[in-house]
Amino acid sequence: MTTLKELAKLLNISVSTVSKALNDSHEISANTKRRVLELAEKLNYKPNRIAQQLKTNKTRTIGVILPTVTNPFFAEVLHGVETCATDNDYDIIVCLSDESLEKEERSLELLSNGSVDGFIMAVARESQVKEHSQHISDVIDSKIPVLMFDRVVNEILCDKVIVDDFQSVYDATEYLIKKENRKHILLVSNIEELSVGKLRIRGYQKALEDAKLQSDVLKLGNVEHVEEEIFKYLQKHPKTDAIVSIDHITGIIAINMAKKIGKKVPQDISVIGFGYEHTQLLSSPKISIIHQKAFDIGTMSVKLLIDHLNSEDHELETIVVPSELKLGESTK
Amino acid sequence: MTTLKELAKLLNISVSTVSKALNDSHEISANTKRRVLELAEKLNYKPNRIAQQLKTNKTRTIGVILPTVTNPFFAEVLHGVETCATDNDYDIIVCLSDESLEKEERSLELLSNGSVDGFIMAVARESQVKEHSQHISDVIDSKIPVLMFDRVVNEILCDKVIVDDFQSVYDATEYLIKKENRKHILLVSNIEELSVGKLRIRGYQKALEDAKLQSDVLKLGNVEHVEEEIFKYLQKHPKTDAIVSIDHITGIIAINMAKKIGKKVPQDISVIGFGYEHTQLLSSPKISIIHQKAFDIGTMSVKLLIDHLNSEDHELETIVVPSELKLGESTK
DNA sequence: TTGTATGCGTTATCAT
DNA sequence: ATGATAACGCATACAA
Repeated sequence: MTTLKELAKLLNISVSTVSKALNDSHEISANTKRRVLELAEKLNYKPNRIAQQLKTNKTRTIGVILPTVTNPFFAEVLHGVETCATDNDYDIIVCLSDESLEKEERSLELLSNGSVDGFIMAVARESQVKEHSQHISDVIDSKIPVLMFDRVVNEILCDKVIVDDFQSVYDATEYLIKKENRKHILLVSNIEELSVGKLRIRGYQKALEDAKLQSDVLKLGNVEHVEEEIFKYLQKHPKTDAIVSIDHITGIIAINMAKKIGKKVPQDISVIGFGYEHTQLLSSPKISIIHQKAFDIGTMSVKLLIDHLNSEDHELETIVVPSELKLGESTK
Repeated sequence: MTTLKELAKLLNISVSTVSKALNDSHEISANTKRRVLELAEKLNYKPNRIAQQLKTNKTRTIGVILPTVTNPFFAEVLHGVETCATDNDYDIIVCLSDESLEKEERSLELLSNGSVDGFIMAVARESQVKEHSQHISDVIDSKIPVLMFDRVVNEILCDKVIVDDFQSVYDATEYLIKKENRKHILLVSNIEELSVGKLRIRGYQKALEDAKLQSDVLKLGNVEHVEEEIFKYLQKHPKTDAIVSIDHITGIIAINMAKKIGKKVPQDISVIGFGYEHTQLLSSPKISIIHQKAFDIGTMSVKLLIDHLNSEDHELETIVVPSELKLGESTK
């Protein structure tokens, strides 16, 4: 890699002159600037990013800690984060906690040594279940800003970008009740232990309560037996006329199982799930989804964090990103 | 952030003594070491990563450039990359080209300023279609190692980790012919313009050729009309008794359409697609998949690149990661 | 055993 | 208009 020193030597001028010339300082003559720029171009000089970072004590890098990236929600959030970061000349260092508390702790610890200016994170499943968040407070105490999205820790004061989990499921359930006159609505879930899962279930329950209908939650543990459990439930409860899934998997499976058991979708059973871009493509009939604006969540998180980084005394903010009910063909 | 200088001042000793003490140098007395370590612990001292990088001229950071991360294949590769990088004390900076040549160029350019020790990348769709790869050669010429995986440029000499695209599809097709006695096998695809797509199609064609059967390739352009096009094809070609999909979407859709048209899967029509962890979960009956070891591709890429970084004159290598045919219920 | 000096590449301040 | 010097935080060769 070419350095200022090399350029200076070749041109027989000082390093500081070269530096100023490249930064188009008014102190430098047009002629010298031209000579410097020409050689820099020729040797493909690029200022060393690490040296700049050391000098300015700013990395223009954001640490992004995700529980997983195989879940399309987090993948799409990452997409938004990357896009907005790039637009603002920030790099992102990505760590995956794999839903593990320990790996989450390690990642935060490891990047809290000047590697990043701030963090964007969604809390690992294990951290939420064990209600452990000291490691996150530690980072914030050390004056590195943290922004949490989607899965947040209420007790920690920091910027947050969250989804309208309660309201979106309430609305979807109400839709099934009022517009479709459904009476036996099942909720299926495999994320009931997450903060977002709890909120979504409550939204469903409140909607049924308000309509004086009975609720029923099918908590699906191991992902292996989801098909079987839904199938058995539908056999046992033939009156079921609608299903709400609060994740991006079990809704599609519910459609498949309803068809398998001989029900017509949506005539006999309506299905609404959570989902993203490609979810609807994979079911027949197309599933109706509560579409989380995952990309937007990513971009807004970056914007908010950068605001925080740029302003001296920044007021903490919590942004709620509304979801959108996208009807497919699995509802009437 | 606490620095060596601060520790030195507080302890009334020199910076270098502190540095050596923290690095457990034999030159330093046990007593001094203890005092230094205690204070460092107390003030939560962490060596500044940026300064270390400048000093050693190594970043221990890998630039990872992916076409997209919403495709589960790349998401899972990223998972493998992150895991292996972390295990080896490397960070990863992630850039998404969004399948765009221009963004790919920009990302490489931007990180070629000392930000990373090397790159792991899969080429953007546009770069492959336009056969443009000068920007990649430039990086390699500037002595930054590049490793390409999955979608590679044959003309560029660098480390590569690829999939047995031709062979895996040949084998799957042969399976349908020999074990299941299928005679009218359709191939569906929406990635025919990619290097990997071409190889997979050739594998299919060769298998049919060897069996003296006729081949038929349904190239699906716009993702919107995939359902419709497969449906129409099946109506027009009722003899179709097997379908091979070379991506992770159209196979599931093919199953849905086969069922919709009244065919039984797998009795009337067998379906084999590409896929990963959750793909099989989303279809009923479970789709048979050619399982690319995406996670392994990620880990092997990191290992190979790190080897390259650590050895002075490293011999370029190409690793082929074999796929695995995982039968679901969509074949007999 | 401890301390001093130097340099990594850049930029800002202060001479000349 | 140009150059010398210092500094960011760390590590190491060399003195003491």
